[in-house]
Amino acid sequence: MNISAASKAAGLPAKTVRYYADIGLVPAPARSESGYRSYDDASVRKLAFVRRAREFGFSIAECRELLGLYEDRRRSSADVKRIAARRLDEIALKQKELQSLHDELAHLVDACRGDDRPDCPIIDGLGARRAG
Amino acid sequence: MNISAASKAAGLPAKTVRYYADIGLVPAPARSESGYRSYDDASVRKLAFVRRAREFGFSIAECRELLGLYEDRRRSSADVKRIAARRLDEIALKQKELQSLHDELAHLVDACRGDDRPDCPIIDGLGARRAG
DNA sequence: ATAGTGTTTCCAGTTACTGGAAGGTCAAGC
DNA sequence: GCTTGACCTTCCAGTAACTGGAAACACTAT
Repeated sequence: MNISAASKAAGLPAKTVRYYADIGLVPAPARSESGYRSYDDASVRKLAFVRRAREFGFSIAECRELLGLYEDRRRSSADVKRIAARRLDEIALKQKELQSLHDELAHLVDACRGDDRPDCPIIDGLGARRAG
Repeated sequence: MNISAASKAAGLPAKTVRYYADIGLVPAPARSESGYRSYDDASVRKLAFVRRAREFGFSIAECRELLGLYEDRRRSSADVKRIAARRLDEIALKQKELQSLHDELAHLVDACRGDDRPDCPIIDGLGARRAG
């Protein structure tokens, strides 16, 4: 499989596939006589695994960890759970932040008449933080 | 006011204050004879405005727009509302994405016993996307 | 032979800073 | 006057995770 077939199968841009090997996230693939990268199903599965993990918001460093565990047949599920739970906490935190951001901004937008007069609660609200 | 006083007042690191002038987001401050940047209250207000806008997740480009509107006494509040509403939409979208991410990952974590056996639904779940 | 597509490497750019080195300035203390 | 230490300057490099693009080589079909 050449890179474009592999990248389609894994659901990643070819550029990204090359990049992941460049940084050593996945092993460098074998090469054809003319220098083309050639991929097998196992490599594609690994790439797709990384894509999924990235979609879940795991960093490249975490993907490295997860890939290690993915490949280690003797790893405990506790190891994986620990990493996933940490990420889940981060997501929950981000959700909270986003929620208060949303509420505060929505409040400002609601308070704004949105007409052609220069008076604007949004600008005022950005200028100075009120208590909280 | 030297840079550290100004940066404290604006709630930004000094490095960031310099950076904002470097990229032309705020005007370059006056200099003392020895070359020190010197700030007045108006500059500090502008910097604090940017800080708030950044906390709301507005990009530097959007901050540029907002700053323009902040300074334009003839701007309509509709202009500001349009930008804020766009940002609000983005936040709502991000919230949705984060929610489904959270649900899916939480489901995997729940399904994982987290013991010392290698069998792990999280790894399996990352490896292959199920319908949805 | 040639056209068109796929692939290679390499360099640069993106976003919004942040860290650090090398050196100039200022105020206080002796 | 000299030193110490905090503060300031510029400039270069690095971060995360790619992405875009140029120049050149490879493969396939006509």
